[in-house]
Amino acid sequence: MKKQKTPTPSTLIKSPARNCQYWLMKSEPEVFSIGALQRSSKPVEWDGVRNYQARNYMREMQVGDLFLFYHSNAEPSGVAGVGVIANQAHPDSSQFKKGGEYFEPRATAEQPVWECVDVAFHLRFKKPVSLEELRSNPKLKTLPLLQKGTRLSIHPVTVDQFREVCLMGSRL
DNA sequence: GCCAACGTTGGC
DNA sequence: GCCAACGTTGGC
Repeated sequence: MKKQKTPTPSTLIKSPARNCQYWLMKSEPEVFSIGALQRSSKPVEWDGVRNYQARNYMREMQVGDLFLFYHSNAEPSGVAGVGVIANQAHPDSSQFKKGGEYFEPRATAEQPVWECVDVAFHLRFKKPVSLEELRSNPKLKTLPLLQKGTRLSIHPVTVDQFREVCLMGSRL
């Protein structure tokens, strides 16, 4: 069997695979982490997002888009790796689970309220790029994550910002 | 655990 | 439509 070549941040930087968009998505690692994504044998629903702006960004995502996987409320908080969008936005199944944490009483099968994409593992940084490191990099001054008061759990990043974070993550 | 900042809810 | 009260996020 031919050995699958593992992507690394540097191969990513050198060959931006296709004309794709770049994103940042936050998750608390205790809820869902890059490690959990890495261990999953199939794409995972990025469920539980209950913010309209974040939902709208997920609607814009295309299969193959890459995202920085950010661990929030972590030690330390930071970008832990890269994931890839595996399926376009579809109704978030957690909104229909009565009694569940993410139940949405307004939602019906015909008119769901919340949507989400499915994601897959792409690569894990050798060492997570901490929030402190991100802040100290002048090239990332305009990264939405770092702006005062920004709590948005999903937002676009530019290709330059994406590459810069990958570069930081590929250094030991 | 604290609290700043933001989003949502609901009375009016 | 205004806005106070409340809930949530997420760094520290």
